[in-house]
Amino acid sequence: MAPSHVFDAHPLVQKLESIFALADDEKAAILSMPMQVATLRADQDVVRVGDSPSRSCIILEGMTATYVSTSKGRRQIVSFGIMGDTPDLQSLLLEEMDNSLSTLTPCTLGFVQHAVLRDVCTRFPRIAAALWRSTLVDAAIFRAWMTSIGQREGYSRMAHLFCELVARKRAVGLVEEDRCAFPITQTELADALGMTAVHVNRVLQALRSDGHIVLDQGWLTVPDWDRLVAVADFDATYLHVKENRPAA
Amino acid sequence: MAPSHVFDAHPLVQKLESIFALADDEKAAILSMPMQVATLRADQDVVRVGDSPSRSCIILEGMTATYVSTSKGRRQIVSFGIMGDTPDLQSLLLEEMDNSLSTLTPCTLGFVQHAVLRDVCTRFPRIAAALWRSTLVDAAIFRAWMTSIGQREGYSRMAHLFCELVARKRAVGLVEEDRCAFPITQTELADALGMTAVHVNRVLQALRSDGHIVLDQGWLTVPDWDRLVAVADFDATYLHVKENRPAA
DNA sequence: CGACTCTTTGAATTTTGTCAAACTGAGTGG
DNA sequence: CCACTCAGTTTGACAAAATTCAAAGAGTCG
Repeated sequence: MAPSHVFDAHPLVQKLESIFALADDEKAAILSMPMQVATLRADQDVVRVGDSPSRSCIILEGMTATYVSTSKGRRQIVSFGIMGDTPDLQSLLLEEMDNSLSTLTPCTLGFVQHAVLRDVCTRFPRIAAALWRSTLVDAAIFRAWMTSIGQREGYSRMAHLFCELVARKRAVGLVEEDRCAFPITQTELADALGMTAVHVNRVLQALRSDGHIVLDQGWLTVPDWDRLVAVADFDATYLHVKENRPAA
Repeated sequence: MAPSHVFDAHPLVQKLESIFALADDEKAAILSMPMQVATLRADQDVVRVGDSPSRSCIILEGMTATYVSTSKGRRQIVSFGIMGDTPDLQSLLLEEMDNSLSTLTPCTLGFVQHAVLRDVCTRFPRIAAALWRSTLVDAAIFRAWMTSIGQREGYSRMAHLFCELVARKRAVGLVEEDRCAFPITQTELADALGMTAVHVNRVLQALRSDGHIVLDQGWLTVPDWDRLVAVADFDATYLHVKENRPAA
């Protein structure tokens, strides 16, 4: 069998390894799943409310948004997907989508048939456990967002989101030093934070002038991580990452 | 083997059956799990943030609240638990609790050791799938709450919560006609909806005077379900209940 | 009857949303 | 190379929603 580190090139393996220890044969099984790779432009729907997909996707590159629309034409982004995430894995067990998924940036997605996933889960119960665990972490992230939206004012609410995204990107190696890509528009931030784009803009300026963040040209820099964590009231426990230290 | 309907007396069987079809031997396996039954008074913590429980509970009677506290002393109730729910099932796969669980009313809870649950999941993969599915439904409920808190104003936000709780209670047989127990205080509603108790009180009065609800002595009556659904912008799809018709 | 929690009310304030418009920078085509 | 478009950002003035603070009622329980 190939040396262990070879498997880690696969984003899903890397992601699952960040929350669950996998054996080599389990990693090999994930690697061997037939996967249809597709490239999508920005702002394309991958699945929509009401769909019943027969496959789920893995984000290989790019960023996605999961969202729910209300009848009054407003939308809540309930989650951002980054490399290694499986934003519609739920469709493996829930027939009908209760949310939509779209690309935020150009994306490379890997599609795996539910039948394949089910087969791997049967043959490797620990992979099933890892996937189950990853959906539980997703749920923990939902709880954290709900807490932010419900209880924190704009300033710390936004800081909290920045902390979470940096922590999650760090867990899959997407942060260098104190800097990472941040391709999210203010309108999208507004939809995620439950505030208006105008208000997002004002809060963003406050965070900037207080020196908590530098956000420019789609890149986010956090000059002082501990200070941002403090204003955000951020505790990374809910991400259930095995290792989450600032530097690698 | 005993006739099928005998198993349905177990709240967990009834709950799982509402979202997933189980075979008789699977129901029997659930019934045979050693379960320590405990009675708790209202407002008692069952598990707290940071705990690493070695068992999970099933709500046999009463109502619970899952909540997260912020450093500023505010709390967000992220979920209400009713009969049949397993509000801390996540601890089976996530070591450290990222939320707390407490009773809202006097409760009867059944505690099952994780070792027992793991064993049943191994022997009956379809039970594992049913439990996984139930955690995915919980996540869907989180998304719906987030959407409500983030995008709906107080009036429809509260109406949405009423719809959800009635629909969920109906799915486990806790609604008679258009009426069910509703033992939640206005302060607790406020913590769940991300608003203040004062504002909850005002919105509640508006909902009452508009004839959408009757809430009195811990009982909720919905005179016109369709009208409440309309103001709440409620679509029960996200509950993924196999059967969810108003009348039984 | 207290003691208690829960609900209700009023008034002033703050936060956030709405509307409308101007500005910026990247890309496009004449 | 210069208008031109287009998406995204920024600004100002005003309105609406929700919070805060404070206090008074109501209902329940020992």
